[in-house]
Amino acid sequence: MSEPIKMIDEMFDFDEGLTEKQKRILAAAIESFAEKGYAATSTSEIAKKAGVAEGTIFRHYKSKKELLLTIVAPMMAKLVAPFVIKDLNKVLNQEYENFEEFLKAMIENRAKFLKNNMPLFQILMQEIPFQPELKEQFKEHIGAKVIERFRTVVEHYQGKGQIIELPPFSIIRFTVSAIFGLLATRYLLAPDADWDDEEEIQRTVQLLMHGISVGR
Amino acid sequence: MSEPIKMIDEMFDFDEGLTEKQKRILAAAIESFAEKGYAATSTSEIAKKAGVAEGTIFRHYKSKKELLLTIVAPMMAKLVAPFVIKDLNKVLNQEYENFEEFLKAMIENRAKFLKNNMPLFQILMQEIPFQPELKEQFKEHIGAKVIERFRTVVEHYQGKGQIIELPPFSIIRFTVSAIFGLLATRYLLAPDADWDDEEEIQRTVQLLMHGISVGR
Amino acid sequence: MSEPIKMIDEMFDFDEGLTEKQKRILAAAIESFAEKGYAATSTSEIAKKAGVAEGTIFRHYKSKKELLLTIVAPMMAKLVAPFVIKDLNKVLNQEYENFEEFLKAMIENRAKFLKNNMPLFQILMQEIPFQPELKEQFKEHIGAKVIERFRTVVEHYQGKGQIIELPPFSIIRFTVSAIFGLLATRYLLAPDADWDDEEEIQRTVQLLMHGISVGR
Amino acid sequence: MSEPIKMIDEMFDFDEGLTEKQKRILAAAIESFAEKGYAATSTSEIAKKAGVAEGTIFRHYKSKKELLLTIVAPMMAKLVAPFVIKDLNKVLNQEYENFEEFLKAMIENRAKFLKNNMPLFQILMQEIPFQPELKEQFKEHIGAKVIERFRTVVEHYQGKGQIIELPPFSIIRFTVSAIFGLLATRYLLAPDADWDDEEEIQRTVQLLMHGISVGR
DNA sequence: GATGAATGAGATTTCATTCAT
DNA sequence: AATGAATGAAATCTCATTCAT
Repeated sequence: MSEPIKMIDEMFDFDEGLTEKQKRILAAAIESFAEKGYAATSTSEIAKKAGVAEGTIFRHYKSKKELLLTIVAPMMAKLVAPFVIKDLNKVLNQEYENFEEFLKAMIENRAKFLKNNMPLFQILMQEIPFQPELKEQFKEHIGAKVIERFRTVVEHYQGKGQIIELPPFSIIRFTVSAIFGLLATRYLLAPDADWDDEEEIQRTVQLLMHGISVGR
Repeated sequence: MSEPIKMIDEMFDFDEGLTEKQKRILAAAIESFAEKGYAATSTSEIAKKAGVAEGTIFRHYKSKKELLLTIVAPMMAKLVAPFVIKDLNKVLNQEYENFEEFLKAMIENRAKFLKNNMPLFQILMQEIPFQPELKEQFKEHIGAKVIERFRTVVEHYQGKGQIIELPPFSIIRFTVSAIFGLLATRYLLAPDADWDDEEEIQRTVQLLMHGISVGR
Repeated sequence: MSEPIKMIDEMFDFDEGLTEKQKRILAAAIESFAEKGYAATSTSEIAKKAGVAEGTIFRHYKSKKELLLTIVAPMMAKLVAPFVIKDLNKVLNQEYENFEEFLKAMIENRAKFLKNNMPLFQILMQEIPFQPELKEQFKEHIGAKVIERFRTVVEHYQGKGQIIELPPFSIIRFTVSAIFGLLATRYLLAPDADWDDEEEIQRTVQLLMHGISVGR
Repeated sequence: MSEPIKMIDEMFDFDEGLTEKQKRILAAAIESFAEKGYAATSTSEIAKKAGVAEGTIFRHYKSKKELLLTIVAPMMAKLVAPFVIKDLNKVLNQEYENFEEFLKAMIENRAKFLKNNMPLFQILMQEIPFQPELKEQFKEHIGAKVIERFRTVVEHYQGKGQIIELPPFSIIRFTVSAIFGLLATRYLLAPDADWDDEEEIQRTVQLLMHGISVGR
């Protein structure tokens, strides 16, 4: 249990006002939601796992739904944080010589992040389709901001003649799919398999850059 | 409502013994499960939507869970059908001259299939993580069979010198990610966007084959 | 318990579709609401008293509030029924020679009605201030219709020179107060006292007509 | 909020030891109890409205019930105060020449009182049927004392030949009904209507004295 | 086969009250 | 005195499932 609580601190660090019990509630909720899904997790179960009275949950969160949103909303923000202006400037300011390096850095960064926050990410993925609030936030954050920023990057490297001249949106979709597919396989589908993470990331970048056909 | 029922017929055609009411129950369940999730859908809701009495559902399906499995199990089979021996032989028997053509054909085929069965696919995706029976079936079908077959294909074209010499599993993951990403974006994330399906598939295949870097 | 159930039949006679259990629920709810008030009565208490499972209540009434309204709404209608056009015409068609006779008949009629429906009347009185829906209905029925009709009667007898020429509304208020005071005292405040009902109604009519001062 | 607090001071003046917070609690409780009823008002609601912590309420009042009684008990005493010996003697000592003047004075006095204490009066009316302690106090004060005193007055004026020779209890009931009906209509049913209070009281007294029939 | 009333276990939520600070 | 986190009992409500008709 001490592990999730540490993660809680990272994730909710801005909320310094968290009681010890509140943290235990969050940790328990995250664990259960990830394991059985939001709808199939009962608040009494969470209370028991957290070692608090059921009423205590509702003293801090008006409803079970609010508990879910409290858990999942900051995750969404952090997930796309590297795409906010500040971080992004590193790219545009030539911090990365070419798109390949940029890709590799980004994948490594997000892989580390997901590794530390798998349960939260699972909950997010599972619940987005069913919670209109989340869908809304997702569209706003990902759809509007991230894609926009990503496009800037792609166009930047297209301008430098490093990336093929296809519609940026197609390139983004293709790139994100490869990354997402890598991470999902690594952490969700086959977390127990033998992985050489470095190597697999390297291969993915290579495939992204040059495709699967035998080059010439 | 008549649309889903037609789909029901396609999907459950082998079960010719389906009553009109049974079809209505299946259609209603599919619609609700896809929209709100299995756990958040009540049987009484399904009954109302199907226009039958609550008890009638349980006359045909021993439990709510059985109803879910009835719905989702054939979907899984059909989803991977093209990878069973018979169809696959077409590939190996040179039906497709090169991997690129094979890819294109496969994507088009599966895209059509998903288009006709989106709600079922959604339910499958949502519930696999939570239903051990499904997880089991999925591993067996996809993990065991499909990957195995796909590997055969990859190795086949590697042997012909058309595909790069990386571990087949990495190539499969990369390829499947691109396809899955395309279809998910097309049918789940942005079903209402303006799409030139032909074109987008063409681009995806091109990217898969040659990557995003400016080739030479 | 058989007594309230008979009353239920009278009150809800139009709803022929009432299950035996539904009737028992209504009877139990009426008894408890009257005795302890709506807010202080729990649904589990009602279920126990009615001898049904708690869920059964909610199968028939979506919420506790709906149960209350189901009980109380028809009461309101019946309470003011004698003032609907048809009955009222008897008055205007000289069925009653003078206002005194009209008054006496009306009081006797409503007294009998209340006697048979005391608990319902109590609930109505108690809950009107707190339930906006009831307040609304009350205003519509009493405020709009009854007062209007009553005014017609008063003006009718004013025209015949039998009633003093004061504003009808003041006369109505005064008359209704006297009647309401009589009935409330008789059935709510001192139901166990020794009453000669005939006589007391007679006295009330006399006081209404001639006041308390020594006439001349 | 300052208004109710002023009223608190009037009502609870004898309890000089009231903290600012205590006053705020009382004011909040009165407001909520009157509006939603005792049972439907939560202590946390009162605390919020009063701007104090939940625990603070229980520091001053052992329980929610005690808070109610604290509020309502003095109201009952004040409501019937004019009927205690001292005030009553004014009547018997010919302070009022005739019953009519007495009536008018009394109505005016009680009307003013109610006007200043409507919420308290409402609470009293609503809760008497459900709180045995209140019922008891009410019977003792009203039933025993007030009626007794009122009977003395009535018999006094009957002796002087000013009031008709009917059973005093009937006369009291009739008179009180008229007064209560006037005040309830004025302050509860239609507080927003256009009222000429003077005039309406005058009319009520007239009707009480001479009835509604055309006198001779 | 079909119905829908009934169930009872359990889910979410409320709330008066206590208590450590 | 005051706070407000915590409690746990109880309240309202939901729902998969059964069963008599």
